[in-house]
Amino acid sequence: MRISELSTASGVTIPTIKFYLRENLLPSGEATSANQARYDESHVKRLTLIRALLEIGGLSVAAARDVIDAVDNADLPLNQVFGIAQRAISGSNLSTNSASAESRARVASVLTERKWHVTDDNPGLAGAAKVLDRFSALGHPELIDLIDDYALAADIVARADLRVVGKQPNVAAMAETVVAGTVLGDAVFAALRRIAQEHVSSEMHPAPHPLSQAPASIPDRRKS
Amino acid sequence: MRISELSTASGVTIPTIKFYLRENLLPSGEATSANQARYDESHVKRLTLIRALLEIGGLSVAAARDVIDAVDNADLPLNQVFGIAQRAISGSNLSTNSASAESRARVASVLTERKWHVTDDNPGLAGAAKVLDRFSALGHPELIDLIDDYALAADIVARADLRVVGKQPNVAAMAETVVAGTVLGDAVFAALRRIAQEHVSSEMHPAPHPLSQAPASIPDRRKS
DNA sequence: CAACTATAGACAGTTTCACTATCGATAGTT
DNA sequence: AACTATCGATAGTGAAACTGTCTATAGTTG
Repeated sequence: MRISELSTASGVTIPTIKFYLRENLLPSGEATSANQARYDESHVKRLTLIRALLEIGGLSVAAARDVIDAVDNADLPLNQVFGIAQRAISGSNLSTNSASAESRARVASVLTERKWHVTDDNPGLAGAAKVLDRFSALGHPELIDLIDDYALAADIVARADLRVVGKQPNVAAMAETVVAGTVLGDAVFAALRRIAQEHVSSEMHPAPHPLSQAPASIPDRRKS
Repeated sequence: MRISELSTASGVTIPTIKFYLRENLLPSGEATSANQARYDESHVKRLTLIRALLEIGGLSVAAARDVIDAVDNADLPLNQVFGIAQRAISGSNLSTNSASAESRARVASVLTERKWHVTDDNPGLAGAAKVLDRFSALGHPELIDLIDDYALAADIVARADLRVVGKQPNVAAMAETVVAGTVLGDAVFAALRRIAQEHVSSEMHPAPHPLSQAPASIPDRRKS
């Protein structure tokens, strides 16, 4: 398969494929001479994954490279693959200032309640606490207690995730499943949440009629 | 409060505040003369919201403006506020080509099973179907069936969301809760999911020891 | 009240990111 | 032989989110 065929097969333009090659997102094809190389199905599949990570997952090219490296690194323990995939989403808020003691304690209370046991460096711990701090800062501390229900939901999701991963035939397939499940799973969940919110909302407030229309009525306040 | 005080109170630099004023994210202060204006607590709060939307929610400035307009527009039905907030996250994948009939049917089957009733234009319907298509394209159709468990989790989350919203004293507070809950809620959920994944993973595969370490071992494959 | 700092508003400049475009040398194709 | 495709290198583009500079004025301080 030549680069032009790879391009039509994957729907990615040749300049973009070259860009991904330069950025080490896509392994180079087998060189047949100084300026010819052959590509195969694995390249098509890799491009599909790259586009899914960028378009659906909203990852940056750099984050996608980290994730892809993890997939390729077959002898990486599964937990690390999970960590890399999760970290890639909504790019590392790790470096910034840490969360308050109150919020961290609140997160810890959830772990106790749910009997969750994780290592202290789990990035979710700091991430969750940091968001709880924002709830307070926004003047909506009542949102903090949502975390208990969210934790129950997260437990359900994580068990489903791991069940599917466990059914994979080999480690390479497991890693791919972890990545696809983690990055695209977020998008599915967000979509379902949107559906559920509308359902529950109309269930609780059975409005006469004009609920959920296209929001065409709000004025456009863009700069002049 | 002058702009310099607003800056220190909110932690946002003056040039950035001016930028937000230009972009209509932040209402201008009360003008006391041609080149003086007074700001108050509402401006501090608004800046806190803006930074939360941009930093935690990962919204673009344009998406944040839509969300903020919805919050300010007090007579907007709650469902529309939900819709705007959800649409702002992972910027409108609406325009692109639509999903396959199979995936849309699979999503419809979830609605039937969960007895969810929503309007046909709910953006979650197309969004979920589109991701299912990606699962197939990636060669991982087994991930499609995750949707049933995800839907159960989404139901739990949505009921919790609506319960908190319903407790708000007035419509303005409800709108703010919807926005904060939707945008920041995604971040909390993602963090909890990360925690739950590690817990469930170590529960299922009680590895001897070296699970979940800092992924320092993967080589850096950045371009030379 | 003079010196100095701060402010509003206008507008230009910067940085990062994800591509795109061009080029020269060579390879394959008709 | 003429023509198109490809490789690798390098440069350019456009959007996004700030950031910096400038001018005319306003407030503040010694």
